Amino acid sequence: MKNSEVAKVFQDIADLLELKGENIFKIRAYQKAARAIEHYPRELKVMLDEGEDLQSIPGVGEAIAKKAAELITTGKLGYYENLKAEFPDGVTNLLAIPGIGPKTANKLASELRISSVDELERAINEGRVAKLFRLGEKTADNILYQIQALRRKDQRIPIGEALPIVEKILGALRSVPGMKNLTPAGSLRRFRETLGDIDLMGTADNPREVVDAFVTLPQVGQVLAQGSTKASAIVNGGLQVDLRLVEHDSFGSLLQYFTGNKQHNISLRERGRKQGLKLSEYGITDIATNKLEKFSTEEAFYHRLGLQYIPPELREAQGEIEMAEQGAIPKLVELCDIKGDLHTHTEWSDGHDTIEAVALTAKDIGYQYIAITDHSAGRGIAHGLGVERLREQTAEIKALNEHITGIHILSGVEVDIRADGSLDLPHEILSELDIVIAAVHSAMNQSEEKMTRRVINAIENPDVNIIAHPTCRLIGEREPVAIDLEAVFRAAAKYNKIMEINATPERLDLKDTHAFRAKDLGVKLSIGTDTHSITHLGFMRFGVGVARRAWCEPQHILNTLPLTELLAALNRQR
DNA sequence: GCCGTTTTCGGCCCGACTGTTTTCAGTCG
Repeated sequence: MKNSEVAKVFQDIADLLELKGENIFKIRAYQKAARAIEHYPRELKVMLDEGEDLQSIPGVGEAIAKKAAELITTGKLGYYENLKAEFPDGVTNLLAIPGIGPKTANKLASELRISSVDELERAINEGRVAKLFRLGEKTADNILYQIQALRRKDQRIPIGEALPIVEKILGALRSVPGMKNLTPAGSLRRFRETLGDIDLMGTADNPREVVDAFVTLPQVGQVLAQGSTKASAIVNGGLQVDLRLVEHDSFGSLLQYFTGNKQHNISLRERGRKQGLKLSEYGITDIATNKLEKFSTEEAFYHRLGLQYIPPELREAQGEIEMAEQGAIPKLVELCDIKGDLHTHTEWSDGHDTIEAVALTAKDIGYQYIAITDHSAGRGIAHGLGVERLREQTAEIKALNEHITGIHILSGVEVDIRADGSLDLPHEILSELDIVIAAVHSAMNQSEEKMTRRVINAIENPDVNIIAHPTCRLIGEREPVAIDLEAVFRAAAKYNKIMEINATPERLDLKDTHAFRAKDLGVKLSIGTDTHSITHLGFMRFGVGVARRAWCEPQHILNTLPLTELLAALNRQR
């Protein structure tokens, strides 16, 4: 059973306890544990197999550790089954509707016997909901609207889809006179792989004018709320954007407050309370004197609490506050540390551009090198290269290197790992290249055992440098393959092979928690864009975002090395 | 149910908005 499934059960338990009207702190304990488990970089099943104590996870104590163990080893949890039996099936689905919390859901279930969204919709249309005590016409209308919105809405959107939309809005708002400090907050600023909504923060001399400019942007559809310092609107037919503005001197605390994540903020506020301080979006209040101190930067805010600055990507309640207390927050890898891209495709296989165009774009970015890694001829891959065409391509790269200055082109390949674990090209050609990436592109529904063996085979092959997109997932489209990453990482560490963080926004593979674990096991990582068109070279920032969320420093990332050191690290014997 | 610079008990984050009711409960981020 995966961490995400375990987390789901504990979140469900929290929902059921809410319906039951249990102690709020018990409910929060389950919510906190669910979030901690969902984002934990190690699989709980592996930890149990290796005899490790689940109570080492912050927020998981004796009771929850025991329940998690029961759930993982037997596939069932008695406590959960009993709890579920107390309520009609589907009641917790009502909680997913914005505006409906435990009290309302309970009231709907007990007084109107409603246990599904469809039943609720019918009851509203028949006027039964508005008659309930402390509900009314407006509340019923709002619930109906939210049900319809929920049906239209595609859940969370990949960061790569959201960012271009956000950047257009930012560009338009920055040109409003008096606007300052305009910055995305929330999960976008933390570089999560998918986003539920967009939070934009800023300061302005004339907030009302900025709000007016925002709601009249061409991409804005429905305006959900509009005040003097705040507005919420739906843009591009589905994405909710919230804009908030404060005075210039409070920007630091505002940005901190709305960057999250929720548990990070809660932990920070708990810590503040022990120091006699109350934290809010307006600043830090000394509880004894009731005096408010304002902060124009987040750095000053964290320093006031006796903490080192914590980069947004680390604010996930995974021990970062304790590390900041000890001054042990690492200097994370940055986009400007990246010296080249090691995963690109050209018109030689399924890319759109010439080798020269890719190389010149890479040079413009400021890279020292670029690896051309077109596909091998494997089954199902468009225009993959065989031995002869790969030799022709290598000759062209050699010629280009002679007349293009300022960037070095590496000849490489992304060779297919066949279903049986063998590579799609022979040693004789692979040994002639500067870099070899290996990846799975077919037979993706193999058993976990087969898939793991297949990838480890490639790792053991002396011709291979990098394993690309190891789980083959496409966010929102294709589930990850069944693979034992723990075993893969251990093999990669043993054979000194590199695992890729694929920076294509719908891949982000390895993902943050996987990259964190790989790095912990001593595996070196590379960030590659998997470019199929020169505009894709800009995907690098998404990969760097994943690496930062995995607490990676420059020395953990292969392609932060300058060219000569990179070539030495690849260790191609030719 | 979790946790410890108030450590095995007694606490547990903060503020805003909405709708319904007439002072506040419920929900959200």
